[in-house]
Amino acid sequence: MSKTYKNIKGTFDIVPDPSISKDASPFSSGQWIRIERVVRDVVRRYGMQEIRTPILEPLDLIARGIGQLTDIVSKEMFAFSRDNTDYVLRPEITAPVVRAYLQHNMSQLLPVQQLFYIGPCFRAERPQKGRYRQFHQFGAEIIGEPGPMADVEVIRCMVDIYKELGITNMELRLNSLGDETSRPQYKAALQEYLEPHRNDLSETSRSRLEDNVLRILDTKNPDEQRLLQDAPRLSAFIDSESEDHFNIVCEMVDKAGIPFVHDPFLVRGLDYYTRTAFELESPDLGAQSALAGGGRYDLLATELGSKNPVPAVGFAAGIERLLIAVSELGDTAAIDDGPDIYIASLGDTALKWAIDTAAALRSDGGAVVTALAQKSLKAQLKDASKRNARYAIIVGEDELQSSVATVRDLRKSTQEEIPFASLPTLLKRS
RNA sequence: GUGGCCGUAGCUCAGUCGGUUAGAGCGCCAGGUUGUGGCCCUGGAGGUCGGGGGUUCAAUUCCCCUCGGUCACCCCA
Repeated sequence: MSKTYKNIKGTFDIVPDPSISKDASPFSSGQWIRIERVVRDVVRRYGMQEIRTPILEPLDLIARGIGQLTDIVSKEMFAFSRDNTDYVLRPEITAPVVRAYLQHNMSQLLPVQQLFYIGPCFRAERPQKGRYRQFHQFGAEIIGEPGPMADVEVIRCMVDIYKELGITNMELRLNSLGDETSRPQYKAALQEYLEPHRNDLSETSRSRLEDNVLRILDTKNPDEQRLLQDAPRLSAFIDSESEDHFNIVCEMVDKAGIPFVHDPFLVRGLDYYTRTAFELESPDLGAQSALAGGGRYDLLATELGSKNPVPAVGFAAGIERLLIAVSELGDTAAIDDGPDIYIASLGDTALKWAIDTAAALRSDGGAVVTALAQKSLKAQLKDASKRNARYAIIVGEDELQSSVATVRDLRKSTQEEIPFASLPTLLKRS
């Protein structure tokens, strides 16, 4: 076999029709664009403005922001160095957004920034269903507001997107991680409780015992889960402000008619969360059940060098998983990007006329496709049909003589005669 | 990083208990309709049966290695 090239493992091409390439195309570009439109429409209703940051970021930003001890930073980064600078392909977008917010003093423009983003992220994990090495996230952040209503807005915005797409089979899990006063106390208590059971813990949990106790809470190991049943709960240590904050979030989420469960073991894999943490899961996704997640990260800006604390809250969601969830519902809808008009021509003179006429119709705003070489009318109409064109304009010697085109409505299978000068009116029909 | 499963046409997959020209459906191209798509009929193109090595008179089939894919663990979007 001669040498050919393939997409890199864990990445995929987004092509018009995935059936053409089994290797690397879980979704069509039409499905993809449709999701992006829904996302943009919903976040727009919340007043979120788009921010686009580079895919390449300083390694240090990500390491500090997300946390050295997280799985993401310790083993999943695509990082490299060049000219004495360490780079990383961003594994998530919250830290870059906060970096941009601080760098551009965005609080000066607007005390409370409401931003959304959408774009690719990279993590060097073994790919499987719903998990890719280049994947795509969208998310929203409310930066500069400490109060619980910001949390509620973010959660409502996130849930609205899924509702808009007809996804109802999902579970929202909420928890509060306390703040910088209560969390260390809880960590210490948990450590104290687990220490005597050290030998019953898995290898990873044992190392977390020292440096990242909270992560033990979301272990999937049944023995460890049993052990944790009697462990001290964070709710017993939580400071009153965080408690009030959490209660208001729960109350308002409940009032919004969004079902949720309080999961005291929810901690999330990124270190920067404080107080509110949440995850949205779907049972339709297989092993990768997390559709989206997020929370409050009041300490992140400080961690990234800000002199003033910057309270913020946000969510991040995976487009691939959203697409899987949507197609599990049997919804494979895609945007219809077929042209308005396909010009079929017969003969060399007509072909040239078609090219010129297409240009004229395009300047009127129409999407127009022509055959680019002489072909049988049958082949051209088949082409038009496959492209999902609305109308076919058929022009041969007769039509050129009379300056009246034969126009076929490809959806209704009806046909009519339209003078050349009136062809632009086709574009005004609904 | 670890484990299970799978690699035959563009796609989905048959098949060969080792034996001459490897099949189907869908898709693609053409013709049936000297200028009419989606239905129907006919024909055609397209495969070194993932790659390498071994056993054998003979390997797509059996064995080994390798590459690739996929699902799962871990963790997350």
